[in-house]
Amino acid sequence: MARPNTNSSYTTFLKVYTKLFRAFGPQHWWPGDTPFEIMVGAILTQNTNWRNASAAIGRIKKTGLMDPARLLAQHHRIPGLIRTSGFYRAKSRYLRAFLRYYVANYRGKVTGFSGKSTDTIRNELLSIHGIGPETADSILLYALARRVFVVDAYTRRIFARHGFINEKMNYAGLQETIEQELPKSTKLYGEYHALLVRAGKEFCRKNEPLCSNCPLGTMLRPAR
DNA sequence: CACCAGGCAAGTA
DNA sequence: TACTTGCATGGT
Repeated sequence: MARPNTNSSYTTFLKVYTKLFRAFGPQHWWPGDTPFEIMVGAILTQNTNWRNASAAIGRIKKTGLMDPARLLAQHHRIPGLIRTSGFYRAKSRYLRAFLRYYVANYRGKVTGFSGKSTDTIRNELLSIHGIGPETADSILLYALARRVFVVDAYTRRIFARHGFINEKMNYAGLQETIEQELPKSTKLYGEYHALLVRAGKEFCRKNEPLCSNCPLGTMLRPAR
């Protein structure tokens, strides 16, 4: 099912990347001091403005609980700490489920993952209640430095609006399409996703379908 | 006031 | 399989 990856097949997606990088420069993603903080952020930012998730992260750090074992031991404090990130009851359960997994299986250390394949870890993450494809891939890419392309709402919106992909394609299909057409580089994947979020926030909002000032400029095509 | 934000799970037909 | 709904706060 994976078709051959010729040079010409990925030029469009690579051109988009180049335009975005020239427009915005490096984004230094994921914002976070440690892999664990990135993991927490990946859960807290689900369908939530990063500002709100970031405030919750700051509260956890300020309380001295940005540590897997400590946070698990003090899990009853999580709802109060993350309330402003929204969906806080659900996210508290999600975070606790992840903490149990991470502490029990890996002692809360990223080094525990070495030797495990990306697919294995991904399947483990997806088996945790509250961790879906985007959250799993964000953790894999930005906390564990695994080469997976993170697909999110901005990715789908931007590419669909420019006519590069079908808006209704599911996560796996979109991810496969993108990965097939890009050089296999972890660094590139990380920067690209960050740039898509940046571009989406500024130029590809839901109620601004024309993207008049989009850095992709003339690449804009009528939706099909 | 309405709408949106770096999703996911569960329910319905 | 393909929609729809609940989850919740804070900014614009």
